[in-house]
Amino acid sequence: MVAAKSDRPAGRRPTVRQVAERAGVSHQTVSRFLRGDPGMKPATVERLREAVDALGYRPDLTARSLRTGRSGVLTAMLPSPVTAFPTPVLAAAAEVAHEHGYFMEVAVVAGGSRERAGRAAELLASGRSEGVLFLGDLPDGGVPSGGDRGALVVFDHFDDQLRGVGQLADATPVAEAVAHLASLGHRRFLHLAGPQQWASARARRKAYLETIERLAPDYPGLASAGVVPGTWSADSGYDGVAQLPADAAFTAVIAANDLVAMGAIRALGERGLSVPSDVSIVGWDDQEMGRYSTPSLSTVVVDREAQGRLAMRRLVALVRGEQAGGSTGLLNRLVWRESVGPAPART
Amino acid sequence: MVAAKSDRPAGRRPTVRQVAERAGVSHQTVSRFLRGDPGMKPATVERLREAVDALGYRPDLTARSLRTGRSGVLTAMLPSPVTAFPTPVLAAAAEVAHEHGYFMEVAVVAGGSRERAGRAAELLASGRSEGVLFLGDLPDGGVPSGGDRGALVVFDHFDDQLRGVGQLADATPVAEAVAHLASLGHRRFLHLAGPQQWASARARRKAYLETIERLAPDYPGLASAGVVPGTWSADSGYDGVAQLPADAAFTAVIAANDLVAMGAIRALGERGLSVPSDVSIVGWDDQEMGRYSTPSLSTVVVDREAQGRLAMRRLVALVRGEQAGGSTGLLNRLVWRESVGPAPART
DNA sequence: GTCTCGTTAGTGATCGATCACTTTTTTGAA
DNA sequence: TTCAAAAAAGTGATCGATCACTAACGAGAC
Repeated sequence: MVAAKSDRPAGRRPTVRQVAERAGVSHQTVSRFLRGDPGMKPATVERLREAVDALGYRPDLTARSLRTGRSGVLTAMLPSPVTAFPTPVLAAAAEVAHEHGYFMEVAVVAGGSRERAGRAAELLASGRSEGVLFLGDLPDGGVPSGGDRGALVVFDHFDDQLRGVGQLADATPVAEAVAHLASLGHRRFLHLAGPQQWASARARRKAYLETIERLAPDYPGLASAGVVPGTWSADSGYDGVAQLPADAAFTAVIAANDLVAMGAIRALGERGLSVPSDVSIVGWDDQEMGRYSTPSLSTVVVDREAQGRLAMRRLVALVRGEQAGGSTGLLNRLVWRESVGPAPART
Repeated sequence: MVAAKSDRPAGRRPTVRQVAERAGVSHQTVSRFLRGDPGMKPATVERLREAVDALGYRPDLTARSLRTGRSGVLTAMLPSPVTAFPTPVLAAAAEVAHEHGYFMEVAVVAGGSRERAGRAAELLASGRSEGVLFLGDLPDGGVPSGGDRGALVVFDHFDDQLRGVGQLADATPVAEAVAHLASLGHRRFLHLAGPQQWASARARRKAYLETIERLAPDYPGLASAGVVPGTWSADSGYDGVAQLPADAAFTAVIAANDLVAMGAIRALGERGLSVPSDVSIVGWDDQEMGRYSTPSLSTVVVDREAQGRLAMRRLVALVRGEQAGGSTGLLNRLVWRESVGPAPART
């Protein structure tokens, strides 16, 4: 780590008035120049440009905010401890914010979703932030209100788009996965579910159960051997399988995510079941490691950057009072790798 | 995703003067109250507390910043595209920033480290940010100066603390790993190096070569079979091994990180070499998946949150002109798992 | 009873930019 | 050449808090 602090005494930064003086115009003209007012003489513009360059002038954003009432700040709010929330989501969101002239601030709030909601309201009320991107599980009391002012977008870890687009982006791949596995001969399924305070985990659980029910007529014997509650962690997958009764019978597993899948695979191995010859398993996230592990993980490819971009675009639109832009193109895509194979012959 | 925008017209927020009027004092007294001035009559304090509560007053942080000259903002600067920079680092940093009364803003800058350096200077110059935490590889031209004002802390992905603490936090585990593997009988080593613009990658490469040289007298035959340049990705590990000449002989691999290790394991498998019976391999990061993969990965446990906290503490200290606090306790720790075993019997 | 000193609160200026409004300059047609 | 209208630039107030001073108050010493 390297640390550096300038020791130049910094003889105070130049202001609009100093630029104005140098360019021989009024401070207001400088302001116009800075804001890119079209109605200015080229000669004036040129002189101002020179003055700004010469003085190394940079507008004071704080002063501007005070006057305009817009802070230009949007906040991404994360729960603490952070459950490995992927940086690409944050980074993409920050990038979009910048593109639209906003700064993205990160707030990490300890405690439950309720505390986060309170903090969000406070941030908005303080004028510090114009909008909040609420990352993590949903607050118990539903969506927090934006308070007196400001906008708020809630982004569930794995954006299910339940409301925004009216499409079950989470449910679709689950349904597809079950169907595919059924077509491979699998009949007894197990679902290692994610934490149910997450909308996406709920959506997947629901889709899992519904799909099995829906397909049961087509595939005689198709049934769920159970839904094991858990978290997003590898431990959870391991424990979920390890704690199953010895006679639990299933050949296909839908895991909450890749970590859970990986944990489950190990627990299966310790039970003498190998993947995919005895059991097939599908994860979610397309984690880089899962592509190279043995067996490589079948999973749902999620475009994290697109998610982050989309969420921030929504927030920006909301803050500006525009209509939230439509096209999402957030298609979660299943990829089949070694962890899935045909069902073993019946014993 | 859920979006909500308050539609209450928000009849303007109360200011210090309104609070003052309601409490029957002057605006300055309100300011004192807000700043927690100790020299105030309890009765006055009580009236002010009531007024603030009744009006729902929140100080305008922008106005405060303008007057005090302190923006209260520190910036974490990330490269784009983001190379999976772990969120816990960011989150911990943000938390520390908040503890000290700062907001942490995230800036994602596309382009090389040079662009980032420029952006950092600009941020500091604009007064928008009081300090920058520079995440990612080092800029070509060395550490950027803080410019006219502001402080800057550079945080290399895997903090090597080369300078800050004067200790090779990165080198130590590498040396330990080589020594341990040598004691298990391994003699021919391979290093899958990380991108050399990262100080940590350079430090590890250096430590790898030095350690082998240092231990060679104790272990006859000990030598490096090569250093393969690469990145932090799994692809890199896979390709690095796949592209080795067919007669490359080694039994121990030091990989840049867990992803690289995982990629390498697969490539080794495709060459008919299994881990750990033919080749032992050590990663870095202790990624959750690596704990459950088969084989589970021997790796270096890194306390990401501690890294983030430390970096931000340094930045805060620097911004405040204090001495950077001492105790780091950032001990990277090796854990031995299935991917490491005794060297195979000589053929 | 007065005087001094410490405590508590008030007054007006200020941070640096933008907004609303006014004044000056330029343009173009009669 | 003149004059109205448009274009360009200027003036002073303002956003909401804090800072530097100043004023009033109350307690204790002589």
